[in-house]
Amino acid sequence: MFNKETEYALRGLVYVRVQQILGHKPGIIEIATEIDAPLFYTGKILQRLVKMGFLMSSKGKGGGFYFDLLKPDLPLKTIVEAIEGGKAYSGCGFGLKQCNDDNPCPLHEQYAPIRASIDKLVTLNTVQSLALNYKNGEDILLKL
Amino acid sequence: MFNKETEYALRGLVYVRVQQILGHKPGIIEIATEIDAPLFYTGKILQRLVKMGFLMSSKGKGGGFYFDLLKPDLPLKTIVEAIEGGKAYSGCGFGLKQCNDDNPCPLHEQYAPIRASIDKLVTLNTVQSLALNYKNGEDILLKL
DNA sequence: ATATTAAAAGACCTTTTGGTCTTTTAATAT
DNA sequence: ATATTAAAAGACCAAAAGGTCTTTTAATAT
Repeated sequence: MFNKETEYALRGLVYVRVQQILGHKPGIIEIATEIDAPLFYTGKILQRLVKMGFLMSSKGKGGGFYFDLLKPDLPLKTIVEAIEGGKAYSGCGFGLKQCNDDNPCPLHEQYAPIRASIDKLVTLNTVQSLALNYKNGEDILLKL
Repeated sequence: MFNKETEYALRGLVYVRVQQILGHKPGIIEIATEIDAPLFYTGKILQRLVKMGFLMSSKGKGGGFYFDLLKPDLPLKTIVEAIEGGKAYSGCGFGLKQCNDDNPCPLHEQYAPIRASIDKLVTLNTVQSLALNYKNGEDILLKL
């Protein structure tokens, strides 16, 4: 569904948010270990997320990653588009630019509703909502 | 949804099948032009499909690509799996190996039905069924 | 037989994705 | 002040995806 970078970003963000709920500010080493992602790569990805304004960080002792609680919830779609580009999972199944409702490719009629479901999924779910589910013990994040 | 190679393969296969219905055996140049794909790359992909037994070809004058009509219809899933590998669109949205119904990641409940729809889509649709839709004027293939 | 046609084979290249590692900067605690 | 801690910056590398091009092989038509 998503590429590796997006996967690590989503897992990392949700992990940070869960920890924030628990009153903890995790660092790169903890995050990468807990979400089972490559250490340096995860660091680079989190850095990018900070630079893009999705996440906050502080240096030095007691430092780590956290969210600005004043900001609105972060839909997955925002992150995915920031990482994979705006056209992610919005294209035609056959790769045709001209494909649309009036001019459907052979898969269009069946694929369009699926694409719409995906769009809904990433639009409605936010890092915060997923973190709450996780915190409530409903879901796993990793490291079972 | 699919990667480029798969897209070109699907478009090419459907195009060949449509032409076969029309009593024509197209060559690489025609196919690549009509499906709007890179010439040499398309050639290489068709070659692979022939080697994998999904498609037939003949060399020399009057040569080109065609299907063995005795073989059963070719589900898209077969092609996608041959090109992208068996685990295409079967994984967890979060990239977790341990994710399943009993042990769901935060996205699992919502993503699982979407994944199932995709599986149904590629299982039920075949190169032949799509070619028929196209031939009936219901769909576009490309080159509008 | 040979010239022509068209696919097969395979070398090669570029871009993107995924990943590693070292150095620098900034914060905090002593 | 300075030692320590931890993120930021950025150089570097490997694999995969995507794509180009030339040469070889096989079929057909003359």
